[in-house]
Formats: sequence, structure tokens, C-alpha cells
Amino acid sequence: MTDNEVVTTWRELSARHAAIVSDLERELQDRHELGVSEFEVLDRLVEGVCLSADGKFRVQELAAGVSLSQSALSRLIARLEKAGFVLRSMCADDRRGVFVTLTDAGRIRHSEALPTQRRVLREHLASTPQG
Amino acid sequence: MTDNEVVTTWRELSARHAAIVSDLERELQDRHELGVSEFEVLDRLVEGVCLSADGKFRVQELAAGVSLSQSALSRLIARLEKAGFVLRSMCADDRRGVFVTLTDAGRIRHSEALPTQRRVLREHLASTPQG
DNA sequence: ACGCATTAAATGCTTGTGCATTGAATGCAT
DNA sequence: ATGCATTCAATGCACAAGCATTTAATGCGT
Repeated sequence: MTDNEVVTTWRELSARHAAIVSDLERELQDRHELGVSEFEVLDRLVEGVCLSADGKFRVQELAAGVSLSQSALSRLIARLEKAGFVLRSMCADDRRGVFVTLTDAGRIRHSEALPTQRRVLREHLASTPQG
Repeated sequence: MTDNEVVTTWRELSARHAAIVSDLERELQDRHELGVSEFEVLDRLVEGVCLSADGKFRVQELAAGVSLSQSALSRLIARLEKAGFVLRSMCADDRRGVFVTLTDAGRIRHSEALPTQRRVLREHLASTPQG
């Protein structure tokens, strides 16, 4: 792969990403009052319920899925809590940690927003050979 | 392409983009005191010199290449000008427009940063089948 | 020529992000 | 047990981004 090919690939990747994020942001915001990052965190929480026994997550565990700094994630969770979509609770075994749990409202909002996200992603990514 | 495949594709695209931007940001900032967006604008200007007669660009024309809002681009150019990398000048034919031109300092800084950018991109993108 | 909608770019304002720091809890070594 | 480095999450701070608005210039219709 030549440098020029690498640069071209990067620009395509970058442009595609920007276009999708832009669309997602607009649609999720307008229809469900959710930012892309907010939705993604809810999404991880919903997915995780299947995996975890009690549906509790350390903030740290959520960080893995979302590409955000620790501080950004901390504030994002604070916003979600303020909106009533998650609860924060101390964890007994390590009192530095914080458990994040979905509320019913959070689950509902996520389920409402999910089709919108899927639709936007499909519009951009479906029917293209390598994504 | 199923919805699950679409979502998987999106997450990969997203994660890859985040990783590259993160690396680029750190390397360009540490080594050349340039942000990713700053570098990209300089990059478009350098490329454009070959295409345009006088190397002058309307702000609007630059917006096409970079995925930034009009206001963000306006301030970015203001920063570049403050740093001495570009000049802004009125254009005679349409006095609403603004011409942006690279300075020598801008050209030099770009040429210094270019290998760094290429290296980071290569580290991430080279040798992968579909980029 | 005049008014009016339109366009280019800059700016006020709000918000989200990252870096660095802080505060608290943990664990490990002595 | 005590001290010290480490880890988790929150917070102060600075800055960049987007939206909405503003200012200035243009062009079109009458």
C-alpha cells in the first residue's frame, strides 16, 4: 500500500465517519433528544444486561466500548443520571468504584431510539461492498 | 447485509477512526504543535496550490475538504493566521469572500508535520486488506 | 434606483471534551 | 499497623465545536 493509497483510505474513512456521525447526531437529537455518545452508552448498558447478572457496570467497563476520556464519560453518565436514564450506586466490594444501572426510562428511551440508529446506519452502510 | 452486520461495521469504523484520530492528535501536537484539523486545513491549502493559479482559497472552498461547521472553520483559520501559517485577505471580485493563503511558515510547518501524519496513518492502515 | 431575499464570513453563547488535579479507597511492603 | 504508590471516579479549567445571530456585500425584481 503506497502512502497515497493510505492517505486516500484515511480520507474516505474520515469523511464517511463524519457523515454518519452528523446524520446520527441530527436524527437522534431531533427524534429522541439523545446525543450519539449518550445513545452509545445506553446501548452498551442494554447489551450488557444479557451478559452481566445484575446489569450493573463499573464506569470503567463502559469506557472500553465508548471512545471517550474518563472525564467525559464521568460527565456523560452524570447527564444520563440527571435525565433519569441511569442510576449511580456505590459498589460494596470496592468503594472507589461506581455501578451504573439502566432505569426503565433509560431502557424505554433506548428502545425508541434504536430503530432510528439502525435506519441511519443502514442508509450509510448497507449495500456497500466492504462497509 | 443484516442489521447486526451493519452495526458491527459501524462499530469497527468508529473505533478505528477514534484510534487514528487519537494517535494523530497526540503525535501532531507533541511533535509539531498542530491539531489534526489545523493540519488538515494546511494540507488542503498545500494541495490546492497545485490546482489554483495563485494559491488562494475562499473559506468556503476549504470547508468542502474538512468536516467542520462554517463557524469552526472560521475560527480555525483565525488561529492559523494568529500562528502565522496563513494570511486572510479580501477578494476584490466579491468583497464578502475571504481569501486564505499559505505563508512560508505555514508551508514549512506542514512539510515538517507531513511525515509524522503519514507514519501514523501507515501504522494504522497499511497492510490491512480493505483499509 | 430601491427594497428585499440571499450569501459569505465573523461572533455571542452554550455545551461537550480532554488534561491535569483532587479526593477517596485499596493493596502492598515493611 | 503504617506508610506509600496505585486506582477509581469526580472536578477545575481551558478550549474547540455547533447553533443561532449579526454584519456586510451581492444580485434580483420591480
